[in-house]
Amino acid sequence: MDSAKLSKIMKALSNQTRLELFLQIAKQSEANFETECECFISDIVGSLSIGAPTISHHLKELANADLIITERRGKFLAARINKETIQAASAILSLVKK
Amino acid sequence: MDSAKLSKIMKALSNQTRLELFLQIAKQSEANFETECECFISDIVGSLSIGAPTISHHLKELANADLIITERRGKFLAARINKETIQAASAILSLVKK
DNA sequence: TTTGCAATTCGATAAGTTTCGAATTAATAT
DNA sequence: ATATTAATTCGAAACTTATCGAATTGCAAA
Repeated sequence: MDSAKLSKIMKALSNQTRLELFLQIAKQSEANFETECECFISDIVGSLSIGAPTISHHLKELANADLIITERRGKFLAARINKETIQAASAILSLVKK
Repeated sequence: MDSAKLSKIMKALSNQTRLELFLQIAKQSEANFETECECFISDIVGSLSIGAPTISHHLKELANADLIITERRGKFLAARINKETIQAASAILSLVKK
């Protein structure tokens, strides 16, 4: 992974609200085994103190950095984290800390 | 580590130039055993295509996020990475990817 | 002590980001 | 068909950031 890609990932996680959104998705995904490690955005909206338009915007940034994968399920939006990206990013950090 | 702190770390690494500066410091630190894993900023300046004022600004952001530790050595500035911060940050990512 | 090099501070500008409310689209339930 | 709920798009306002050149500080070598 090059520095352009890595910085894009970091940027996606650089806003506190967006980071919390991401961590929520990660947590919820893990909790819902039956739904293939996905979570519905509508279940998260209430727990964050920002409006729906802003969440929509943040989700696009996370998806754009390949940190999450989203899919429409009828009226709802399902999201799950992209483990490959997380692994690649933390592999670089691991190298640094050696 | 809370999300405010983590997002601050991510923000410090979210700019491509600043990330490259950080990775350079990490690389140089490792190369110079005799100087206690430090590197001199003056050795890096040339390899990045930005001016000294901007580098000074970026260094402050990295230090402010506890990603590096700087120390003046006479005319020069020495920098080394802060492993604790890197470890803590990558530990969170590791939890996510589980 | 003056010269020169490394780094910082300052002020400015251009560009990017976060967030909002209003309007809109998509899909379901009544 | 209509009403309802989830999400998106749009435009705008407020704020933050990256970068620069010029001026300044800190230090050491001549």
